[in-house]
Amino acid sequence: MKTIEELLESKGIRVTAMRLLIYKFLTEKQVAVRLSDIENSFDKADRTTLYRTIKTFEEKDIVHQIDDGTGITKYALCEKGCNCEIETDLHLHFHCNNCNETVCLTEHKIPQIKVPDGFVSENVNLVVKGICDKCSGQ
Amino acid sequence: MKTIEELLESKGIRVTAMRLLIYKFLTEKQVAVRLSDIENSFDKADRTTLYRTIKTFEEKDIVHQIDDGTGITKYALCEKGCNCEIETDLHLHFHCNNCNETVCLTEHKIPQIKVPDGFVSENVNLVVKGICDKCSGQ
DNA sequence: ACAATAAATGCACTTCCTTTGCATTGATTA
DNA sequence: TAATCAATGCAAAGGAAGTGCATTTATTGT
Ligand SMILES: [Mn+2]
Ligand SMILES: [Mn+2]
Ligand SMILES: [Zn+2]
Ligand SMILES: [Zn+2]
Repeated sequence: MKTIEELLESKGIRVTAMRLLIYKFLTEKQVAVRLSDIENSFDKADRTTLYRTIKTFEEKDIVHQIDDGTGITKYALCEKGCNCEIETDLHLHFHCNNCNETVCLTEHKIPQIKVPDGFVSENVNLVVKGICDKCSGQ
Repeated sequence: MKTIEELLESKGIRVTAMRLLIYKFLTEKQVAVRLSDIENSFDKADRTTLYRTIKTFEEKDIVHQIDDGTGITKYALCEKGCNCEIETDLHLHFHCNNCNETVCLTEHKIPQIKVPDGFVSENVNLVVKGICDKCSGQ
C-alpha cells in the first residue's frame, strides 16, 4: 500500500501540506466535487491554490474532470489504472436530479458509439441524469 | 411548406422582426451556435433579447440546448418531430476538436444505457469528440 | 380610431465561476 | 550560504448567465 506522499512523488508532483489535504479530501468524498466544495471544507484555503492544485492533479492523471451539465465543472479521483485519455476506458457518470450529486460509475464503460462516415471519434462524454441509489430509497 | 411566420404562430410564439432574424440565422447555420455567435452576426442586437428569444424558442421546442463540454451552452434547431424531452428520442452530438464546431447527429440515437440497481435513468447526454467530416478531409 | 392592456425589447447591473498577473513565501540545489 | 525555482496568496480581470425596470411596440376592447 502506497502512501499518498509516495503516490504524488511517483507522479512527479511535489508533496506539500495543501496537496495532501486536498488529496485526502478527494478520497473521503465518494462523489465528484466542485472547486467550491473543496474551498468550503477548509477554513483558510485560497481558491487559486485549490484551482492550480486540481489542475496539477489533472495533468498528472490523478483526477479527471467531469462535465455533468450543471455548468460547474467537477472533479473526481481517477481509479487505479484509469486511463482517462483512452476512449475505450471511459466510464459513465451519473448526475442525480434530486440530491444534485454526481458519481463515477467506474464499472460501467461507455458502449462503442457509431459515428457517420468521415467523422473520427476520439473521445466520448456520457452523463446519465436521474435518481441515484440513495435518493431512490432502496 | 410552412412559412417561418406560420411555424412560430403554430407554436404560440408572436412573430417579431428579431425572432424571424434569429430563426433564419439558425436555419442557415448547420451547426450548433452559442449566444455570442448570434450576437456577433447582427450589428444591433442586444444580448438580453437574444437570450430571452432563445429561451422562448427552447420552451416551445423550437431549439434544444446542447452541452458539448466547452463550458458554453449551444443551441440548435429541433428537427421535425424532435421530441427532446423523450429520452429514447435523443440523438447524439459531435464536437470537432479541430474546427470547434458542434453538430447534431440527428440520425444517430443514443443507445440504451444500463445503470446499476437503485439508479433511475431519466435523461442522457452524450457527446462524441473528435474530428468532423469537414476537417478529416474526406 | 383611440384608449387600455399586455408583450417584447434595451439598458444597466448583478452574480457566479474561471483564469491570470504579480509579489511573496517556501523549498531545493549548487 | 547564496542562487534558483516552485508553490502560495492576494487582487483583479474575463466570460457567460441571469434579473429588474423603464421604454417601446403590438394587441385588444370600446
Ligand atoms: Mn469519473
Ligand atoms: Mn441536437
Ligand atoms: Zn441523489
Ligand atoms: Zn471540424
